[in-house]
Amino acid sequence: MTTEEQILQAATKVFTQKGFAAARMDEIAKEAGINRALLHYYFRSKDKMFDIIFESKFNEFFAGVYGLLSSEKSVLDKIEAVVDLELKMLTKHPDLPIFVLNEINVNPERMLKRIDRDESPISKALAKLDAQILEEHEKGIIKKVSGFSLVIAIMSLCIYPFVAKNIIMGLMKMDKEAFTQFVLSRKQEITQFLQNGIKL
Amino acid sequence: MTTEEQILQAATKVFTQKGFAAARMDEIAKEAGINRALLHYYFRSKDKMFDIIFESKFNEFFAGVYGLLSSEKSVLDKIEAVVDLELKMLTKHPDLPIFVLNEINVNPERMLKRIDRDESPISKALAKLDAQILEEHEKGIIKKVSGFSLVIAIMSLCIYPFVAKNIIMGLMKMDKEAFTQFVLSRKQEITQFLQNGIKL
DNA sequence: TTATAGTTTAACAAAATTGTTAAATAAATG
DNA sequence: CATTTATTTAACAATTTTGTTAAACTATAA
Repeated sequence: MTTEEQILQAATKVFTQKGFAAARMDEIAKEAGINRALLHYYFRSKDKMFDIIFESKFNEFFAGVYGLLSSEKSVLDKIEAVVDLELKMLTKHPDLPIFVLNEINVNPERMLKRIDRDESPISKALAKLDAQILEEHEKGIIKKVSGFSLVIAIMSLCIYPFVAKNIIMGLMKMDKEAFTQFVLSRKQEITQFLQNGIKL
Repeated sequence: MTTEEQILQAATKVFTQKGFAAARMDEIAKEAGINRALLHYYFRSKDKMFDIIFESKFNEFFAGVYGLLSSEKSVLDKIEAVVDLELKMLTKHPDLPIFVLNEINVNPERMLKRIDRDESPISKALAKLDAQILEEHEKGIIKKVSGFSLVIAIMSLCIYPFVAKNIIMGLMKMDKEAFTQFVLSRKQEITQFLQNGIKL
């Protein structure tokens, strides 16, 4: 692994754990096994480093949604596929959602620039989903629900436990292992729950 | 309103919007219409001010859960009552969940001290809920589900949209009004969704 | 080997931020 | 009115953090 990659990896760890404001260049350097001077040698400033990392994490966070809306599956199958994809992603990167969501919350203007500039492919994809839902509704398969509302429901059920991870672990006296197990044990439950919710 | 209250109100606004690390004493002072010296005159340090506010917001955040678990309603009615309560609370304090959850995420040890010391009344309440679910299940009313899993589902569906508020608003080009309307329009949907999910 | 790029060290500059202090002033209270 | 309490001002100390720099050193590649 190149030094640049080591630094980015360390910075990702520290930024996603602490957030931009609480992250320290010193800690990133230590985590990367180098010194502060070299951090600035590769990336001029904390801001620039953060921008790179946030951009990447933001995309990672949204990858699931794009996947959901663009595939060729039936609505019911899409639900299953997305829950599966999201939970896999989340167990790998449990700190991702709270990091992305909080940075956006603290500084929406700065963090959401990218949404305007690419004309929101998501809203187009959502329109498509709505059309598909209508289609399947007329075939008598599912209820007539809002695609957006459905997507929010899926995301809520998958993501929220990770956002509240530490509270849950604290309350239920779980360790990391137990938490992952808990989340995965709900996979089928969530999927069926969502599917039954829109089945006719 | 006393000066102390003014300061706390201003501090609450700034802390919940920016989080501890990004919050500035200066901004709090300006928001309260006073100067920094007076901030320290009332509350010795940023840390102490934050502790007071976090404690209060933490309790506010959990009030809903306690309400849910302790009432005398049937499980199905509890679902409706809690969704109602949560959504009311959240439209009033939309920044509350991401603030509390993020601070806990950034610093779990410090923020979760309070959980150990009061012997977690929630876990007792959850045990009670499980008993109630079993009871109603044997009467043929509802499925045999985990009370904890149910509570997580309720919280997920209510809270997540607020955690992702700015993304949603950005993507769907909503303003605050539209967002509130959107969230409230889902109230019945969520309630029925949850109820149907456990009905026999 | 020589030049180049990568890296460390250590000191330091610059900026931002928190916290303190003393003196002056305003407001409230007995 | 006199005294206490609240508040402002303004300066400043202390600390933390970011960013810079020069010099030395190491490794690598031409």
